[in-house]
Amino acid sequence: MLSQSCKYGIWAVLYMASDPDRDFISIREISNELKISFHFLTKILQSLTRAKIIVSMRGANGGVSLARPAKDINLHEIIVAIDGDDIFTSCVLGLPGCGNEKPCPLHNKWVENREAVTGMCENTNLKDLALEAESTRWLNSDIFPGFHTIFKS
Amino acid sequence: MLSQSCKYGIWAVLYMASDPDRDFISIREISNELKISFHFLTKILQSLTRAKIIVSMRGANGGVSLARPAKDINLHEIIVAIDGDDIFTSCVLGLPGCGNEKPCPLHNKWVENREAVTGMCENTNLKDLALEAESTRWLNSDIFPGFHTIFKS
DNA sequence: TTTATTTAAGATAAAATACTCTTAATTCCT
DNA sequence: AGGAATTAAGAGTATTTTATCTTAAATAAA
Repeated sequence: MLSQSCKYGIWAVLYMASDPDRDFISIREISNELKISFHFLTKILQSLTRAKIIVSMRGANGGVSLARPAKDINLHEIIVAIDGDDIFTSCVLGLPGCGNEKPCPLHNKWVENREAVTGMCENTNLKDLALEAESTRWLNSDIFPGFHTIFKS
Repeated sequence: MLSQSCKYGIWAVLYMASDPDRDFISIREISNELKISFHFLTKILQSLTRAKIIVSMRGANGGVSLARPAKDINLHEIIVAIDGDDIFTSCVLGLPGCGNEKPCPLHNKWVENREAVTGMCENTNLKDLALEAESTRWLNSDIFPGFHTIFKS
């Protein structure tokens, strides 16, 4: 469904959103905490920078930071920035020419599901995700040992 | 979403389902009509044979045929036979350990969509798809020029 | 202004996926 | 029995995705 790059990208912005008071966070810190290859993550975050979802600053004390309040960043734009909008637009069966005008045998049924997923992604903002992560203590776990330290409560 | 192999596999069984009166259809014919590499398709169909969704017969006049009436074959089992059930079971965000007991920040929302998709796949049988293809004249098109010839009406 | 820190960008490598080719095994037809 | 047709299986190639490594550019602090 989502590429590995996209998943990592979402992990990273979720990490950034988890403490709104911090400004620039180094990619090194994120890659360490989430156990993602530093250089690989750097490339992924460059896509998000170009899409103006995050901003970056080089040099000492540099890093990355959300370009807007987490509440104003939704899942849909993050996914599109990294993976493109194929999953939200293309034919499930990969049939050439399929669309509303010329629906493939599964098109109409699929569009319902696709629109539900699209809607969910558009209506889910980063702030919600971060709060959810906090309330379920998701990050307070043994999977990302250092992650919980960034929570305030 | 679905691998290319899986899409080709679905195309092929849809082709087979489109004329219930034929018995064995050669993979060569299917690959020609649907413009899929013969050897590649052969491998894909072997997965479906192992999964007992189709049966095959070697030798002259051999080929492949649905193992059951199209009405008794659903989309879900075809997908699982080729791609496995990951898309129906795994965490969208790829977070290790995510599940009902320990939901990731997106789990609950995602499960709704996932179950809708799963339900749709389980409730969609090959006969329905073939009828839909016929009624929308999907295959009566310029994309698969030879395909329409297999329809009776 | 020099040095350390940090992202940007490009080259390379490894792994997974998609596709091709060759040979073997099976079945039918003559 | 022999030959043609056809799927099975495995090896090989190509492309894409994932991951790593190296160098360049920018920024801040000493």
